[in-house]
Formats: sequence, structure tokens, C-alpha cells
Amino acid sequence: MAHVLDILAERGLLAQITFKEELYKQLEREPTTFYIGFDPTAASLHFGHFIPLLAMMHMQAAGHRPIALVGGGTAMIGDPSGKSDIRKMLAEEDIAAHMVGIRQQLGRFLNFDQGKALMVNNQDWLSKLQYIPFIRDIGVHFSVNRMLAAECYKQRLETGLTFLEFNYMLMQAFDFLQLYREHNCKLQMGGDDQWSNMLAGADLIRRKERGEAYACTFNLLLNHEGTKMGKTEKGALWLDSELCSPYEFYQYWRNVADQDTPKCLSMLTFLPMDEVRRLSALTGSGINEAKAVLAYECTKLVHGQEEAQKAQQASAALFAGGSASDDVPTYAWPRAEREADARLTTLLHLCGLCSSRSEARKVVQQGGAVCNEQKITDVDYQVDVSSIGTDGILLRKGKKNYCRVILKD
RNA sequence: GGAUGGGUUCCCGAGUGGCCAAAGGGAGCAGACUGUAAAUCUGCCGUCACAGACUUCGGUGGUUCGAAUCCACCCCCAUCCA
Repeated sequence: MAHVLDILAERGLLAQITFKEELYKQLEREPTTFYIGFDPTAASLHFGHFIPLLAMMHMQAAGHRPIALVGGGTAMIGDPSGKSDIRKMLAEEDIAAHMVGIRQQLGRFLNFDQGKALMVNNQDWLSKLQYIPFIRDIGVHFSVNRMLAAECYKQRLETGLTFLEFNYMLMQAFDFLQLYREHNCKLQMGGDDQWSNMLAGADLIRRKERGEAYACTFNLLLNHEGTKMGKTEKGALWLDSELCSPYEFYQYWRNVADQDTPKCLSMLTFLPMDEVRRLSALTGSGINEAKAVLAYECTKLVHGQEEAQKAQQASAALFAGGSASDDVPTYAWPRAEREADARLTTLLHLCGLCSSRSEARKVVQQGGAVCNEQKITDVDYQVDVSSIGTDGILLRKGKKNYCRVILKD
């Protein structure tokens, strides 16, 4: 069986590794405990967490033990890495609430049975720290000169960096030390923007414990224009079906640019690389096959096989013929609303296809509004409520934004 | 704490008393072309009861027939000094 680091490298996930040779040997020698940190900035994980999750899955499959560290303590500071602005500090209650959601989601990706994976919260130890002992014990090992030279602070020196945030590196380094001591955790993985923080942790372990510790980072998934993938107009691409339905999630990946498809296939799926290469070699309209596979596989990982199939079927039905299944985004139109105002523009706004009635008017005027496969160009068009059956009606904005409308009492 | 320069619509960025819902670019949306792709071209791009009205230019007051533009105070940011 291939070495897990080779697998990660082949799939394009791996960015940087410390002590490459030694880490290879370490992972061959014994099941190794490693950790990745997740910030509880929201109640749901989003696509930005997905690549680390995939890496954890690969690692767990290879017999290693993942620790998901939820940064309840560090979230109270905010990580300055890669941020142009000061990150919002979170209130303690929010963090606690977010952690509940994250805990649940992690269970879908990792096997937590019998201690095969752990989840910890760094608040448990960070909040107990005392200032003087901490700076004496940990702070002495950090050279400000070197910290300022680190990439993650360099940028911030241009725009401003608070002392609060400057401490982030020490906190994260301490986390690693803590996990090393408590769980024999020897490896930290994470996004490439975490490189400096991770090195700091590995260094700290070497100094304090004279122990072996490694760090390894993943590539960010960038599109051909060099911007981060996994963002929507609304912001993050959430992994929670409440915040982003499987259908929407499927559509996101179904619509990636041609050039980005091969990269996505290898990084975001568990398909054998032979299959990835075959799909990546497709050209012209054949690439659509690759995109359909990508969307399906990716949705399957996040929402499960059943939901992925539904999303695939709903998409196929919609784009082939125009019939709406239950899995298409659906809006239940309350009686009071439709009796008060049954204009199409209002409905387009209510169902979320348009962000305002003004936008809806523009869409209608420009010929982008379609109701049950019939183009509507009259701004004052009234929806015939009595004709709506149990299947509802299908609204479309533009070429690929669908919403099924059903009646609600 | 002191000096200076700033805060404009999703982002960047013009605008220094009426011609400003506010140039230009980017993003986004719609149309044409296509493969649910890209590129290109066209239109839109504050809100609404939409040929009209209403609300926006860090905040609060003020001057004026009239302010994003002038004045006062306040908040925030950047740079230099301490």
C-alpha cells in the first residue's frame, strides 16, 4: 500500500513538510497521532475546512489517529494569519454553541469509535493559563525578531497588528505541546497559511521536551484565476445542509470552470487516480461528464450517498426536461402572502431567487424569468394561484437558478 | 498623548455647494453565443406602490433655498513623533 504522504502528494494536497524523511519513517513505524485545528467561528464547518478533513480521512484510513482540535480558546483571540483585517473576536456563548454543531459534523467524516479519533477544545487548557507563569515558561522560547520575520505577521505589519493577535502563535504552539504531552501527538497538519504557527509548535516541543514533532501543510484549492474556491456570492460554501442544500452544493461543483476540474477531482474526491486521470483527459463537452462525477463524489462525501443521488437526479431532471422533484430548492408560499400579493416579481423575491423586488423587476424586464417553462416579460404578471397543484410550480431565473413553489396554508 | 492624511454605494476608487443615486474599474445579475464551461458582445447593477417617489456618501448637530461636498463636536483608520 502506498505511503499516505505519497497519496496526499499525488492528489495535490500536500504543500510543505518539516523533516520529510523522518516524518515518512515515523508514519511507517507506528500509528501516529496527529492534529488539525478548527476555528469555531460559525456553527457549521465550511468548505475551507474540507481539505483538512479529507486529509484527516486519508490519514485515518492509513491507520493514524486524528485529533480534531476545536479552537474555543484561540477563537477568543482570532488568528491574524492570512487576514488583512483584525478578525472578529467571538463571545464565549457563541463559541460554545458553534462547537456543538461542529462536533456533530466532524462525526460524518471521521470515525470516533473507541478512541480512533479524538476531539478536544483548547479552551480547556488555555483558559487556565496564568500570565506570568506562561510568559516565563513558554514566552522565553519565542524570539520576537523571528516572529516578525514570519510570513503571517509580515503582512500584518503593514496594516496593523494588535498584541492580542500577536499572541496567537504562542497559543497555537502551546496547543501542540499540550497535545504532545497528553496524547503523544507528534504531527500537526493544517492549511498552508498556518505554516509559521505550526513550526513554532514543533520547535517548542523540541525545546521543552526534546521530542520529535512534525508539521505538514495542505495546498489551498485555488481556481485558475488564483482566488480561493468554495466561496459563493453569499460567502462561505457551508457543509451543513440547512445552510447549503445538497442540491446547491452539487450545483456548485457541477459548475466549476473547465480548467479547475482535474484539480478538484484529485483533491476533493477519493476516486482512484486512474479514474481521475481518465476524467481529466476528457475534452470539449465531454468535460461535463467529469464535472458530474466531481459534483456527485463531492456531495457524497459531505452529505452522504443518498443525498448525492437525489441532488444528481434533481439536477438531471431540471436541466434535461424541467420537471421539479422534491429535492429542488422549494419555497412554501404562505396563504397570507399570496392573497396579499400574487405578483410574480414579489414571488421571485420571496422565494429567494431575487434579493429584492427591484431585482426581480429587472430580471423580468430582461427576459430572465420563467414560470413553468413559460417566459414572463410582463412586470405586473400575476401568478394564477388556483392553477398551482400539489406539485407546485417551477420558477426559473436565468439559465440555472430554479425554485419550486408550493402552497402552504 | 502630538502632527498629518483619511473614512463614498458589494470591493477598489473619482467626486470638494445645485447638472449626484453619485465617474471609472472589478465582482455580480440578465440576454446572445455555448457544453449547466471559458472567452466575447449587449443590457442591468440603492429601495419601492417604478415614466414617479423615497433612502444613501463614518456618527451627531449646525450653516444654506439647497450639502457626499462648508462648520462644530465625536468615533474609527493610516503614517510619522512620543
